[in-house]
Amino acid sequence: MNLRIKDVAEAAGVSVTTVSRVLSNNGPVRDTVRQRVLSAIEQLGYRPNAAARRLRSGDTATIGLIVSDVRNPFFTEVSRAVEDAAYQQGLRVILCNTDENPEKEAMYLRLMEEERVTGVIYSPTHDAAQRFKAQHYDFPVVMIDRPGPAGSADAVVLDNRDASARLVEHLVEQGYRRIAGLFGNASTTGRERHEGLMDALRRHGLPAQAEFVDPNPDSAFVHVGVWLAGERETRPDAIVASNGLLLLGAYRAMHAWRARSATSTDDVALAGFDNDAWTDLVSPGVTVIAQPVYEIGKNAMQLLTQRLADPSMSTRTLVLPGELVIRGSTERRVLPVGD
Amino acid sequence: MNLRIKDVAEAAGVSVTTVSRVLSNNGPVRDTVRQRVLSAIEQLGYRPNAAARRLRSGDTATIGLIVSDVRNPFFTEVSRAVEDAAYQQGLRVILCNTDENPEKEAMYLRLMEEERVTGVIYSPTHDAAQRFKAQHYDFPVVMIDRPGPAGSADAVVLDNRDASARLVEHLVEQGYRRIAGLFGNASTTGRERHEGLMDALRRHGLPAQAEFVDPNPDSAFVHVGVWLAGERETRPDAIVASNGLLLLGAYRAMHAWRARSATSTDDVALAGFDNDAWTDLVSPGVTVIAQPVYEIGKNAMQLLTQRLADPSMSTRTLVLPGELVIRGSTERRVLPVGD
DNA sequence: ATGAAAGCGCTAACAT
DNA sequence: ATGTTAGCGCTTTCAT
Repeated sequence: MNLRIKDVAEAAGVSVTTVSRVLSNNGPVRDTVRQRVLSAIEQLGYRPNAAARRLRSGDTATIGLIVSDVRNPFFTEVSRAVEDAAYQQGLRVILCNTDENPEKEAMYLRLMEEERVTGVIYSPTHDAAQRFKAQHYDFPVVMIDRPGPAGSADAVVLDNRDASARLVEHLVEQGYRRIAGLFGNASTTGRERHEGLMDALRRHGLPAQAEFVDPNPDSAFVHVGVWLAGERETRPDAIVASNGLLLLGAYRAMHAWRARSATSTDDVALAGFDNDAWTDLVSPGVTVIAQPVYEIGKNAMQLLTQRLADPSMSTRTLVLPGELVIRGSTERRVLPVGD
Repeated sequence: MNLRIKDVAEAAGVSVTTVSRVLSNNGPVRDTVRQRVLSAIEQLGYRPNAAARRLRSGDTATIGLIVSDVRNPFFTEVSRAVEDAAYQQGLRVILCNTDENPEKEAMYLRLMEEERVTGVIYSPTHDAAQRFKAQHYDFPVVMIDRPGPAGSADAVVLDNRDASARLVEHLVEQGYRRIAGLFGNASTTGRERHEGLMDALRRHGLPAQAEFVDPNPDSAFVHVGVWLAGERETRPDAIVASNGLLLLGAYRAMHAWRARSATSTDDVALAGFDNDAWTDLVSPGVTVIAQPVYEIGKNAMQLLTQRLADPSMSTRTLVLPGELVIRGSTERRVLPVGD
């Protein structure tokens, strides 16, 4: 089988034009003729060549999805949402992992241009986001998780400052006073969550301790390990991690530390972003800001679709709220005498 | 910008052929000319049209990856491995989620034909696997996790029977005698793991209790809940779940049950497949068969590459061993008097 | 309602 | 080493 539309036309006794019309369901075809064509296609096992259609029609029906790593549960879920929506509309999805690597980002953006994609959903590193020029591209881009410079592209993001603030409010309410934050150093998101935390601490007149690190569990493990190794008086009494990967590393570090040393009064609270499955399974559960992950992906596809329908529309940023999920890891602190 | 190769040719003062040669790095071009072309491309911001190249060259440089759901950590990791390998070879990956739905499987297979993909990596449902006819397709297929009928396609699978047996050996050694297994009803893998478990139990002269269920946490939650609600004398003393999703549901059910009722002597062991992150984070940790997940994806790409290089080669099935990771969930049982 | 023919942008023969 | 040209398989005017 390497059949062309011509073969189908001959088998059905019609012109290629007619076959094309039934394939794309567009243009008038008599019902009896349509049936004849359809059964010829069936009979022969003909499959239209996607590359040829795209070349001729100029419509690739392809969406590019550029994320740092599908293994991050946040992006796993976003991917699924994007794919669900895309395939429902007959769009194909090309999935790209950049590992927060600017070179990979550049190469994938270039790939998107070569593919003449219909649109791109993109989670850029902070640097790439700053440098991003929408007008350089022939396709619309929707940023997720991390917006570009104001007005440069549609975006779906979390209300990061607010979410961080709520985490702080909760911790303060529970009696924690030496709150330390761990933030991803590659994303705009990390910065915003940092600012939200700092502002909230300032409002309470509390000291702040913050560190920007590579956004992976291992670096969180190391940094939290250092914090915990400090003297009891200076050690943080609560640790906040700005995404699921960092939270995981932080949890591991605390777990290891507890196994070695701590008594319950020495305990340190833990909270962070992303309601990943494990946070609800461990005991005590970890308090988190749950992001509406699937919604983020779904909304990104909607913004993209609307932008495609009306390219002149001014750019929009959709800000979604996080949900504070309170679990045992931030239980009320028994304040030591003197605090 | 909608530039064609002709524009580059004119700008560089050469023929389109020459431009094509430098684009695909194939055919002789004088170095000074190559530089001239390259800078013209750079200058103009030209991007070759992927669809046109594919149509003309007949080489799509595209791999299809068909899995049930990327949100399953097993497939998340496999995807990542496939993409790493693919992009290293300049191949694009189209990712498809079938949700174990035969209709979606059929539609994606059809899509793969239309895309004229170079090859497919495919994790079929049991039924689709049985029905699969490699000769119907123009591209090679490598099955992962679940092989088709013997010899129908290359495959990378786990040594499921052996892994199940090792799980049983371990449980028996630890003093468990009423072992119940929960298996996915959609995959060949579920059947093999079931057989491995049954054989091993038979060798020990132990009774067997097994259930085939929809491969998602919720159905596991329900079924395990029913088991646990039974009388202490008949209730399983160990539960085995045949994949990460079922294991998760089983864990939740046991957790809920413990919170309500149990004392430590009533405890039930838990073990299963897939070393997903949470199994090591909960306390006690869950004993699992760790699959070499990344390796599975990587090897699948290698089989595919080799098959592409030599289509006449007879089909191969690569069987990888699982690794038994022992954790607290299967600690030695304190045998009740009379057992 | 149907068909003939041009051409999407590129690569691969085949010249030179 | 470089250029000319045909044509990959389809959709889309434009006729009829």
